[in-house]
Amino acid sequence: MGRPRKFLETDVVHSAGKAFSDHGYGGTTLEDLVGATGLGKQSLYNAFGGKRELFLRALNSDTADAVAALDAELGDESATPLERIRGHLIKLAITLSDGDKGILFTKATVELGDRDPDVAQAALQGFHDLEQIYRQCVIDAQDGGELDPAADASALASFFVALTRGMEVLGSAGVSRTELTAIALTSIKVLPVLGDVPA
Amino acid sequence: MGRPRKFLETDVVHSAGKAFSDHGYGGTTLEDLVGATGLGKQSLYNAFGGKRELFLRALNSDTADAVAALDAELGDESATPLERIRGHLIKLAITLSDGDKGILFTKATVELGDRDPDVAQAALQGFHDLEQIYRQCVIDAQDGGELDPAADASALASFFVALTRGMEVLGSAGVSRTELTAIALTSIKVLPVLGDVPA
DNA sequence: CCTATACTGGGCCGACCGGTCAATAAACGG
DNA sequence: CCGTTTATTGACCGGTCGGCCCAGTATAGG
Repeated sequence: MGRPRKFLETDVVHSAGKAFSDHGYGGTTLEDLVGATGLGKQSLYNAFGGKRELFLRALNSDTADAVAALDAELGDESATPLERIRGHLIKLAITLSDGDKGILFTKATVELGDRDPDVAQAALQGFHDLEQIYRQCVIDAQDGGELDPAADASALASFFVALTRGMEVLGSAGVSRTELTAIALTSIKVLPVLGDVPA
Repeated sequence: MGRPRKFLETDVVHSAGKAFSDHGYGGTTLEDLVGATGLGKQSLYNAFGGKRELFLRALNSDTADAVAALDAELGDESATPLERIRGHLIKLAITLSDGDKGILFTKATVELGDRDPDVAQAALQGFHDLEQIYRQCVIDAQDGGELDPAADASALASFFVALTRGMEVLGSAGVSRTELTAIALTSIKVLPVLGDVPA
């Protein structure tokens, strides 16, 4: 039956996501995508249908990756739930100040979220998934006796989703690692740790 | 001595800012700006130099407005500092879920901050100014006996800058007012209120 | 080996981008 | 009332965009 493809869709989507993440949707040209993926224009067009479709694929892929990465970090049983959240936030502060951008998710939301229903939907889904992971970690901390069981785990989870988005925004302007770390450490104080004397 | 202008620069900058806020920098065409401002292309070019310069003017103007608005809200002496912060965050949650976008500042940072030094600089300046206002309000709360004087006012201020940016991101994806309000209320718990029994 | 299949990459297209030019209109000083 | 100066207007420019056609080619099955 015909000639097989020389590429893996997942690789192409990943490369395209990097290009979109670097220049935004509007700022990325088909030329950029050809360069980033190594495919020809026509191959991109055949396989994905066009710039917009490829973008949505990349966005969903990046979102799924971000969710999986958070799940791995907050699900690692070698530390207590509270330690995992703390470690996660500090690591994020460092990553963001290294110029590492996993922020296609956030960038797309801000650039297109209020105008493109598909992007808004992907963003809401991503927020929801992230929130569930934070929430489970908070609940684990409550069950383990680290946090007050009376606390609203969902509200805390939403809070962390918002805060980490804000840290990404600050990071993209070049706010220093010191300041991002301070923000991370400050945010932890919303958690009602049991057995602590309030400062 | 030549022919006088038919417009005020401040009006044009304001209208242009709305256009940029709606479609982003890359997504706004000169045509859009002509429509939004009512001026001709050449008039825009004469008065501002081009799309990019006009954008920077609009960005700086919007940033200054945002700083002034926060200053007014947190400097209003008819309530205690703590009540002002609380009211400010709740109002922000409502404003964002109304689709009201004062978010040119945040949008520009995310879209261009990691690639355009002028935008990054404007963003950093804006963050700094906002932080100073939050900081002063926290200090006032400490002086007034509402908050623990030992708390790091600067860290708390940076935290609120990050959190409010994150709320704007969530708002542009359409996160509900309920959830945004919950985030606002949760964030207040970072504040070391005196005389409170920790939950 | 031959044919059917469909992926590949160069190149072309109409549309539109941001920016500019040439001519006209309006206010002021002489 | 005329010349100078500046603003405005609409036509226009080269460049680039996203999209697509076409000729060439590699592969699988018979």
